Amino acid sequence: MHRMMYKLLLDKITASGIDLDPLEIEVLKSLFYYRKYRKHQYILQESDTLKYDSFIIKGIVRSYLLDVKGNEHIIKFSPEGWWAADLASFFSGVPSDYNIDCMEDCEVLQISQVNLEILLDKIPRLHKFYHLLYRNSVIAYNQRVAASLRYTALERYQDFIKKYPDIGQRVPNHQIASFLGITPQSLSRLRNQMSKS
Amino acid sequence: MHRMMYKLLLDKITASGIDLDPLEIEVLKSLFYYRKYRKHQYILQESDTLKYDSFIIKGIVRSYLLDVKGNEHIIKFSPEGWWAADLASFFSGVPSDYNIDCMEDCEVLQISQVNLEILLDKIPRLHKFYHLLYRNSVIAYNQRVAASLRYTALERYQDFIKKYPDIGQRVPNHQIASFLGITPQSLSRLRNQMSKS
DNA sequence: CGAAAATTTGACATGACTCAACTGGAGTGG
DNA sequence: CCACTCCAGTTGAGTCATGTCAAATTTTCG
Repeated sequence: MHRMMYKLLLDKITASGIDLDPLEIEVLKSLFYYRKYRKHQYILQESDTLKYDSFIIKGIVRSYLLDVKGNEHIIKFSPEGWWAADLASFFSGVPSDYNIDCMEDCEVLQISQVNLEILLDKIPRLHKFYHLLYRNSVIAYNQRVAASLRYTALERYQDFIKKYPDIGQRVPNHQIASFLGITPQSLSRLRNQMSKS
Repeated sequence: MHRMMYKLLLDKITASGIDLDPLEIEVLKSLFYYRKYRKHQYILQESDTLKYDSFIIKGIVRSYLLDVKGNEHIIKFSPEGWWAADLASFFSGVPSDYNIDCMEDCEVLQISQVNLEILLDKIPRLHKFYHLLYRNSVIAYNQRVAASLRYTALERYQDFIKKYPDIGQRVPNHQIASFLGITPQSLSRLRNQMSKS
């Protein structure tokens, strides 16, 4: 099993059109740390500075923050093959106001900012990988902002379960509500309404 | 004046840690088109496919889309030094549901998808430029999503005028309202409320 | 100046929130 | 195996922020 640890990440890199040679793969492996987390364990807690960018191999994590009243607002879910980080904290070294915790037992690959610099220095072609990764992220965020401006909560919920049926199965409804920016009660009423029509 | 056309773009590239030699600069110049637009002119209209990614040299543009009722929702403002595009349409060739129009007389540098590929092929180091550009975009979008989840309309408005005093001066309030996701009437009431306290 | 656009204001409707109570599992320990 | 707790989900009643519709006022600009 251990030998396959990096497969998912290497596949993603290959998919972006970069072929790494065996030596480069070794470099990459040497710069990522493998780590397991238990369900409910924190990867990052508010007011800590995020040391690692995490690539999720197994499990699913959520990134959320709190408002003045103490309500949680989930910014994103990251299942297998996705990344989890507060990039602002990671790159600028500022304490984060995010919490990132594991909703299932997780396995992740983590890279520090220093190691990321070394990695990009040794394999500059990987800039292309990040270029495409962040480009797709921008497109996704764009659609999310657009949706929040022009669609109702009901439409956004229906879109969510259609787009991420997998996540819909794995996380409780009140967390989906948090992600959508509504209360669990409101989501419950929307679901009720849906089942009637 | 004409000779300075590319200065802003070249400065941005330099700022990302890439030094282009004179030959590379010529390559770059040959792949961007320079174009002027009049105030109120469209760069992109809904249901067209976006052919060019536009770097704004002068003026300010807005990207918006319409909901079923015909209301405009502004997704972003792009002043000098920023980019304007519907990346989903630009990269996948799908017709866009965005409109991009100029709020002032504008000058822009435009690059087609084909030319962008040629550019990155000839100067692969530019992947680093886009890597950092989109990374910063992701961070900005992230903060916007976070703000829409945890702050009130009033707080978001105050944050907006503090963060983008320049844009606040240049665009009418009802468009800021649209950007914030509220009606012009609501914004007017918030401003009224602010002036009282 | 005069028309069009932007902003403000008022009255009313409505969607979502809050607070509270209740239901129904899932899991735990005696 | 039952009693108990914990948590997710649901439902009801009242409140509040924001939207809608309409009209008045101010500003912009040809």
